Parts: sequence; structure tokens; C-alpha cells
Amino acid sequence: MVPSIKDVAELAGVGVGTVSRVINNHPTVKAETRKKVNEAIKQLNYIPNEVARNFKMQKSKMVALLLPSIWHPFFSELAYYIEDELDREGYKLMLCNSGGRPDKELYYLDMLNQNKVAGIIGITYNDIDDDVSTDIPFISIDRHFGNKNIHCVTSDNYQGGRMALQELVKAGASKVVYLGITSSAYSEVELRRQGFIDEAKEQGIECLIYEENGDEDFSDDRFFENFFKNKDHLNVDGVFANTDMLAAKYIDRAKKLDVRVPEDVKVIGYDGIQDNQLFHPILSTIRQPVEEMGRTSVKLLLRKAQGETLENEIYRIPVVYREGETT
Amino acid sequence: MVPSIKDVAELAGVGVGTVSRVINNHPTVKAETRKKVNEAIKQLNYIPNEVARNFKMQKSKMVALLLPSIWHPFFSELAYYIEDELDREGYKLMLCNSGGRPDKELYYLDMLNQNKVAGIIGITYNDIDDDVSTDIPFISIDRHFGNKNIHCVTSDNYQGGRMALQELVKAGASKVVYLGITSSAYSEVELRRQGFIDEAKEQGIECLIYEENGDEDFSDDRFFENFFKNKDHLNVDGVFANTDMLAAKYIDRAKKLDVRVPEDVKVIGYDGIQDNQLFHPILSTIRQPVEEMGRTSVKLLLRKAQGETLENEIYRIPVVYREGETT
DNA sequence: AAAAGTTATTGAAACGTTTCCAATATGGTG
DNA sequence: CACCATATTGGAAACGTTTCAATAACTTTT
Repeated sequence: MVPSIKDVAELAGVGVGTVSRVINNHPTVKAETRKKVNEAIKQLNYIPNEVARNFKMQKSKMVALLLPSIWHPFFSELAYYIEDELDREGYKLMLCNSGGRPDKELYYLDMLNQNKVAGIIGITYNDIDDDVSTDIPFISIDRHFGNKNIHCVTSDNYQGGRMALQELVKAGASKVVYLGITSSAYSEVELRRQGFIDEAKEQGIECLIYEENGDEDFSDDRFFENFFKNKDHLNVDGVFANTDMLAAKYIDRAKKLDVRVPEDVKVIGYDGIQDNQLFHPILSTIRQPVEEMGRTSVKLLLRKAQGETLENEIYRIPVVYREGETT
Repeated sequence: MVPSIKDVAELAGVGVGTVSRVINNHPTVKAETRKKVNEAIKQLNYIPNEVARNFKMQKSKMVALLLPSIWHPFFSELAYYIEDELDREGYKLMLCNSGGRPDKELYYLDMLNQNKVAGIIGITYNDIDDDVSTDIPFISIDRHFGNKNIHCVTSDNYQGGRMALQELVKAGASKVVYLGITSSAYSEVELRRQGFIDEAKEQGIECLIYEENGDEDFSDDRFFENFFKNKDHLNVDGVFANTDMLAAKYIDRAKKLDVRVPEDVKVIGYDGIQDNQLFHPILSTIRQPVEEMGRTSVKLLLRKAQGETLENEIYRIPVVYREGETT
């Protein structure tokens, strides 16, 4: 039989309230009593029952991370830092893979609601703003809802887009294309395109755009098949891909068409996933400040959970350029 | 005010017990009553309070995944499947990154104990067998404790080792080396080496071993520096690396020494992480059945949680060879 | 129509905390 | 010593479920 607070109280010869106060470090306990209680705790090997505590408090020290798939290297890095930061603050992480599917996102939101989690960090592709319970703090990564007390953390996508163009030009490109997989839901990610275009215009560089929607049955093969069908696309000497993965796949395909990187085409990705150090050639990329994004999200979320109101609606964190071998 | 089961009971004009039975689909409720209750539930927008339920039951439908780092691509793939399988069974996943640090593993075990999780799936480097509470079901991946009702799921490492040698030989290698990062704690992973050696002996192939301990302040740079110091190591024409990551790094270094892969040296990794499709050259590898390992772990764990006793102590799942461009 | 059997329902108790108010102990002051 | 202020403590109530023994409502059998 696992001992309860009652057993401790009895053994220590005090009331349950006192034991509770000792456990929670309330200042109003005499040192002597505290000692007695601690001894009883040790003797009985008593461990506070966190489940009962959650119940009484009507909330748990659990934060949910809702994202498309932990399998993706960018998300798994993000999850790593989020978990680490949460742990420092005494919180736990619950992982929810939505697969990017709207129905699953809603299903999870519902479940998290029932489970009275302390907060949610979400990377969602759904207009979930109506479904997020108002009393569960929510931090959205890369999507800005602009209402309902949902705050947003993101990398500085716009600046990243500009940077990508600058670097391509610096590397000698004069005709560039933006490669993207879009989602029907608006996201800050689109600013990557905008920054890229704006900078191209300012610099007087010819700039093409190629995008396909990735919401359902998206296929890499089809994407690149379509892309290379357009002869214009074979004449570019600079490529900025939406994500590192897409950039890596582009390089893969390009190679098969005897397009050499970086001799014929310079390539820059976005994300800065760690593994691209092992891609050959090593990818040049706009590196998202993943660690800072993760930790910031947690810090903001916990501040919200504490009842604070945040000063900004959106927090954009600067990106940096990381040179590889593709520029 | 969020409605409780009591409010529903009142509105429906029944007892709380009846409402509870409706929610939990007990068969002993008249259809008519059930309908009344369901209407009340809908009208009040009642959602069962999972926290209270956990409390009453003294356990939650939460399973913890304790691993060194979700950031590692192999673990993030594993986590993906584990979460998916758990979700199908109505369970949730709590993620714990131990960093491979013994103290943190113990700290998490303690915490999981307090939180009365339904079970734990662990990839640990610690002799945690004395610290796992006997009444929390535990599935250990890649480590076999052989006691205390801790069951083990692993890939067939021994067979994988043999396979690696066979494939290197098939590709033309005649003098091979096994590259490994070891840990002080025994793990099934070591069978990769054993299988490799045994097969080499049987085939009469010369076989070197190079290993370093990775427990603390391990550095890739040092590892390869030491490795290449030994001139013998420059004469091999076949390399089997412990993990894909290690193989990719080997290829990286080899290139810098003008060792060509696969012309001069054939390389095979172990794991089959997805991203190695983007490595160039694409890595040949012994693919772990990650999905099956993940799903099997969950299935076994939940059977244990249900009170079943499992037939085997260890479940070895077959591996397959996946040919890339390095053999 | 009563008895017996079956099925459906009720409502109190229990799970282990925290919190709050009342009660008591302690210490200081006039 | 009486009184008051303050520090410390005790213990009941409450959190929202599930469960179980008791009871009620039907059915069938006699």
C-alpha cells in the first residue's frame, strides 16, 4: 500500500494540512514541525500523488505540443528545446502528431481540453482559433491569428527571404526562382516569398515563383516534374527553397538533369536542420533560431499560464545565414 | 462554470451513476434513459473531466517515452510511430529527453512514478532496473534487463551484423572494419559487432574493430582522428558503422582524405533513418524495422498494463538490407 | 395476484490533495 | 497576571469521477 498524506500526518503526529504545507514549502510552519514531518516522509517513503494534486487544482503541469509530425527534423529539434525548457520549469510535455490533418487537430484540441493541460504550443494548419478554449493558454508557431489571445512566435521570415536573395546575388546569381510548398491556411511562412520578391525588385533581379499546394496527396515527384517542364526554370542560376528538405530534393533532381550545384545553380534552403551538415553538398541555408523559438514559446506560454498578459501579439526572432557548399 | 456530471444528472432527472454509465458505455442502461442523458449532455455541452477520472482510477492514460534525445532522427521516427499507435488505443504520449544522463533518467522515472503513468517505453543507458517501480509496466528498447518484468523490444542486431558483412563482401570488400560508439551499459546493440565478427570468421574475411566509448565528452573529430591515425585502417575496403550517422560522418572524413566511396571503400550503416535518402551518396544501410518496433512496443506495453503476462522476455524484429550508393 | 426473478437505477462513499477558517499556542506588553 | 497580537496548527470541505450495495421497477412464473 502506497502511503498518503494522511499516513504521514499520523506518524508525525500532526494534521494533514501541516503536512501539505511542509510539502509545498509554505513559510508558516515551525522549523521543528517541519523536521518531524520530513522524517515521517522519509520513513514512510512517501511520494506526493501528482494525480490527486492535479485533480484538486483542476489543472496539470502538462503542456501539449501539437504539430504535424515529430518525424520532421525541424520539428524534432524544436521539440527537443521545448521539452528541455519545460522541464526546467517543472512542466511536462505531451506530444501530439496531427499529421497536418484538420480533423486530427480538432480532435486533439478537444482531448487537451478534457485533460486540462496548462497550455498548448501549436504548429497548426487549421483555422483553429474558434476551437481553442479561451482558458487554455496557446502559443502558435508560424501562424498569427490576431485574436483570441493566441500569441505567435516565428522566425523573421520576411528578413530571411530578403537575406536569401542577397546571398544568392552575392554568390553570383542573376535570375532566380522561389520554390515553395504552400498550404491553404495563411501562415507567416509566406513572408519568405514576399521578402525574397521585394528584395529582388529592389535589386533589379529577375525573379520567378514556383509553388504548389501541399495540403493533400502532394508528391515530390510531381512537384519537380511540373517544375522542370517549364523551360524557363532551367535557365535560372539561383534557387531559394522554402525549406531545407525541399532544397535537398531539388539538388537531388537537378543532379539527375546534369544541372550542377553550385556551378550552374546556387541553392539556398530555409530552416537550418542539423542533418544538412551530412547532405552532400552541404546546404547553404537561412537558419531559423530553433532553440530560441522553442524556449521563447515556453516562456511566453508559462507567463500566460500565470495570468500575465503579453506585450506583443507576435514575436519575430531574427534568422542568420549559414553558408554551405551550394552557393 | 463548466458543467459536471452532477449537472447532467440533474437536468436529465437521473442519478449521477447513470450518467457515468452512459458516458462509459455500460450495457446496463435502458435505451430511453441513455437518450435522455445524451440530450442533457449535449444541451449543457458537458465534457467529462479526464483529470478527475484519472484521479479516481488512480492512473492516467498516459504513456511516457524516455529516450536520450528526440532530436536524433532515429528516435524521432520511433516516437512518431509510438505516438500514432498510442493514439489509436486512446492513450497519450509524454516525451522525456534524458540526454542519456543517468541522473536525469532517474529523475524522470521518479516523476513518472508520481504521475502514475500507465506505462513507460524506455531507451535508457542506465541500470534502471532497480528504479523502475514494479507496478508501472515497462518496455525497454534495445536493452535487455532479464528481470523485474521489464520486457525488451529490439531489432535483430546479430542478424543485422551478419547481413552487413555479407553485403560488404558481395560488394567486393575483402578487409573490413567495424566502427562503433559504445556505451558502458550493456545493450543489444553490441550484437551488431558480434554478428559481424562471426560472419567474417565464417567467411574467412579479415575484420578489424574500432570502438570508442561515447558516455561523456565524446567528439566525432577525436574519434576519426584516432581512427585514421592507425594506418591499418586506411587499408580496409569495407566499413560497417554502428549507426547511419556514424557512417555518414565517416564518409565525410574519408572524402577529405581522398578516400572514395564506394570505389575505394564500401560503407554500410545501421538504422535506415529516412534522411539518408538525401545524403549523397545515398547510404547503404541495415534498416531497422522502426515502425514495427514502435507499434510492437506499444502493443506489448498495453497488454502488460491490462495485466497480461507476456510470453517472451525479448522480442527481436528482423532487419532488412537497403541498398544505397555506398556499396 | 402474489412471489420470484430480472433488469435498471440511485446515491453515498471513496480516491489524495489543498485551502480556509477556527482554534490553539506562543510571546510580548502594560 | 491579564490581555492582545501574532504564529502555528488542525481538520472539514471540496474537487468530479467511479463503483457498489441497496432499492426500485418491471417481467415472468406460479
